[in-house]
Amino acid sequence: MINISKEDYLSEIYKNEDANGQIKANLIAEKLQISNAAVTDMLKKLKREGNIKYEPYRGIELTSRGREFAQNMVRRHRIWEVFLHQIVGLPWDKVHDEAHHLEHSGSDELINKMEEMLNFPAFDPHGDPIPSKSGMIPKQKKNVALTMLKQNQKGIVIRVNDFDSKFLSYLSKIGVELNKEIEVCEVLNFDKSLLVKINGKEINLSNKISANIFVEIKK
Amino acid sequence: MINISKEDYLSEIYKNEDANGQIKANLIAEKLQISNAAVTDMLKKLKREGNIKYEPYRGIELTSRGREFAQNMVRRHRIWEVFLHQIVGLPWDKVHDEAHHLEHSGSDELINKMEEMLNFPAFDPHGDPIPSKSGMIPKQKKNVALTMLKQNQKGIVIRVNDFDSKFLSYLSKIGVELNKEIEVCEVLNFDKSLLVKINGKEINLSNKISANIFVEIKK
DNA sequence: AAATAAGTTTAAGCTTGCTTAAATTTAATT
DNA sequence: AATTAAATTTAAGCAAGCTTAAACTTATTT
Repeated sequence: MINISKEDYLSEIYKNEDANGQIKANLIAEKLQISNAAVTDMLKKLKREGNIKYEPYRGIELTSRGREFAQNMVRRHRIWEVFLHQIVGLPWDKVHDEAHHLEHSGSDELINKMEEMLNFPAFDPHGDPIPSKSGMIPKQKKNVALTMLKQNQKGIVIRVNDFDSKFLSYLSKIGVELNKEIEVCEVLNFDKSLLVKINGKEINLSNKISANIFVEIKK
Repeated sequence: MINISKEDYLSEIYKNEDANGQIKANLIAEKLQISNAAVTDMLKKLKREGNIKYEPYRGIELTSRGREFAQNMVRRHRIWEVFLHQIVGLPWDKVHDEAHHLEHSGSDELINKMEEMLNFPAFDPHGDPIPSKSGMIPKQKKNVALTMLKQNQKGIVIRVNDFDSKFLSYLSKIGVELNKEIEVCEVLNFDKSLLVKINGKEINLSNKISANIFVEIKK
């Protein structure tokens, strides 16, 4: 039996593993807002149950079993997000937090039914890909953080990070949405902030804001 | 903070209190499938937090605070049921079990939004009334268990008990739904079963089945 | 009124998932 | 290579929510 805690651990590992499929215990603790000691404890249990490969002081890595499980959690979360956004009409900046709770409830059959109803969406409202029932992951357009753009370059918003609802509601407010065009008018080296044009209006974005917006560079 | 366990205790108390607003500890244990000792433990906590009135060996009773909380849980559950049935298209016999998990998730704002979307339904798919946001409870038509009917009496299905999905799927199979007419053709005193006519077909219903179907007597 | 039965509570203990503090290992620096 | 810093693990302990078994209260029966 896997419970809410383990579901959270596994999907957090999945979402934060690096290019080599590795992740630091520290990072898990930080993301889940718990102590490192609690993480060590749980890693042992996850190993015992065959969800991760793990040796003390060495790396952490999902097994295929653990990956499959985690991927399904991410799938559940993202389908809930699309559902809440499109069917229930919840705004962009509210869906993540609701889905975070809902992802632990509802049978897989319900999730499948919702997915069908939504016509098998490939991406969630923040641009993250939705794994299919069989484990396939939709390919995303090539994209970079907005901070990568030089002066006068334009980009199309492909994805935004969704872990902070305040951040998302700010984006809503200034008119940033998926597929919207953003033009970098000026890069302020002083604080790495950007002066950008969105919907014809000029606006200043802090470095931290820009670092969480991902765009396809427009030629 | 109230968690899943306490939410379950309080709504179970609410759903099973008698005419005087009292309930036996025993019954809670049975409904939640846990030991009596666990119930005693939790009753102390619920009392400490002002959700019930309770003296050892004496009665258990919801305070207005506890009642308000429990009623909201029931509201959440029933709105989820209508939503899953009408919007997602889940069959009658599946909605209860899904809603039982979902009732613990989703903000009250989400529930309110779903309620609005459903046009403020008064009853859930099994005929149970849905408390309004402000705590009003829709009045039900006068109804009695099907077992109360005499030979040749007819009734309209107003409500069915929803605690067993096997029971519900059986009802589906034989064509029992809300607002359907049932005629009692014969009462078999031998085993208290009924020979009834539904959709023009005659069928035998055990006493236990009939006791969980509630009808408005048709004159 | 005493005996029995039914219902409830107490006691002791278990597991899970967390905590803080101390100890240990690995990585980075001088 | 030794020292220091960073990351991780171990140890001890806590709270929640459960268990079984024994003890106790209350209600019912004879």
